[in-house]
Amino acid sequence: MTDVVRLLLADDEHLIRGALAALLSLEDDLLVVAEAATGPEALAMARAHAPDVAVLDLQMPGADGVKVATSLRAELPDCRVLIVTGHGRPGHLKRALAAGVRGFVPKTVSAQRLAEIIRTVHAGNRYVEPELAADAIAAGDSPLTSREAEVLELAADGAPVAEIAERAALSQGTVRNYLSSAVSKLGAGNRHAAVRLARERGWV
Amino acid sequence: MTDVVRLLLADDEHLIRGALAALLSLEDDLLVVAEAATGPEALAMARAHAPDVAVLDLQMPGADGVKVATSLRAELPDCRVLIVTGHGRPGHLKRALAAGVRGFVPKTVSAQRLAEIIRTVHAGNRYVEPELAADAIAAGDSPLTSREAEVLELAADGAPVAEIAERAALSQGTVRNYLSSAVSKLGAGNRHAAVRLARERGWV
DNA sequence: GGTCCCTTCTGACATTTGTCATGTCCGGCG
DNA sequence: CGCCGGACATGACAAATGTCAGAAGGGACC
Repeated sequence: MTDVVRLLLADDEHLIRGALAALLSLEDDLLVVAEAATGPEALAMARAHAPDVAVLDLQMPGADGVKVATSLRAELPDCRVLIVTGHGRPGHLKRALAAGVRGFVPKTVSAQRLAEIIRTVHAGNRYVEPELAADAIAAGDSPLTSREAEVLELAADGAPVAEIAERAALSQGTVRNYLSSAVSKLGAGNRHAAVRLARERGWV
Repeated sequence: MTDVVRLLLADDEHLIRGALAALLSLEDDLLVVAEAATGPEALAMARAHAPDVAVLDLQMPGADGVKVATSLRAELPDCRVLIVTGHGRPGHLKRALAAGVRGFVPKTVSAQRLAEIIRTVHAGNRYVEPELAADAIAAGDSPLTSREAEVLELAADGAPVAEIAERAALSQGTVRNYLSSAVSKLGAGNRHAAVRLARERGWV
């Protein structure tokens, strides 16, 4: 069988991307065929090179790893996606899996392990770092309704209720009700603390 | 002359650290003598190995790069410090330079350039990524008094005024005055937006 | 010594919030 | 069909927040 795995690397940090490319290239069966620094660029590169596995950073300018994964799923169903992330928020893992991502690992793993995981994913299996999986299970599902989450997101930059209401095309009273219920569901003291909590858990 | 530069690498992301170590080791005149994943660990390693140059990530558990740099300055004055960071907030650069850091670069540079910069720093020169320097100059100095900054920081997690007052040992009225002046100085709509702005500019 | 500015406080006020009760409308489910 | 929960609204009240004026002490600088 043709054993060589063709890789796409996407990470906005050139230093990391280059270093990673160099390290992974040391493995005989791994070949980096494309690199990208942004979400859209990753997509374009994937179209052009049709890699076997796409290794995506979760946080990139333009479109985050999960969004890219969703697009890839549709356009290149044979391309397996592996997400690499600095800080692993539980909710992100869930969204990533829902987007058809096959692997999810923090940047704290060694290059050796990453290479192994790439092979695992390429073989059609899934791999999720156990610790992240445990966090995700512990954090559970988001208790917020989609509307509550939406309003909370609009509240994220400290905007007053009036502005949120306008941007969400809702009445101020409704916004306050959603905010209020979100705050109580999250056990926060006010909406700003609620935003923080939801962020930490990847629910926004 | 003994040309080899002895390096300490500190970054909490094993993947990056390992990759960086591998890449920098390819250079004949660079030698990685120690690695660390946390601030305190970096300090301990530096004491044990007395490297020529310490390459520190800005964000690490335990103590951030700037704090480590400050300690190093005192304990190992001959050790040059180079800070590497993902997101370069203007204020961080200023704090870093004040702490005696000799170099400040974003992770978007290539390994080649990093190697060159390490040599530059080792030679006793300073190096700051021009783009970051421009940002820092554009952002200017923090207009906040130390007290305002302190109170703003305590407000960062959405705590109510009463709690901030208690933690800062101030009266609630004073806290509200500081908050109010900070908000107006930053041109924000409320203190939460002010926290966001101050964060972006590295003023907290 | 006078003049700023920072720190700290108080009190009062308008505005913004968080909370609650209550109501309508709609879609899904047994 | 009847019930329930979610989306959406209103109105009212209490609490938190933002704003202002004023005042006192202290350090820095001319």
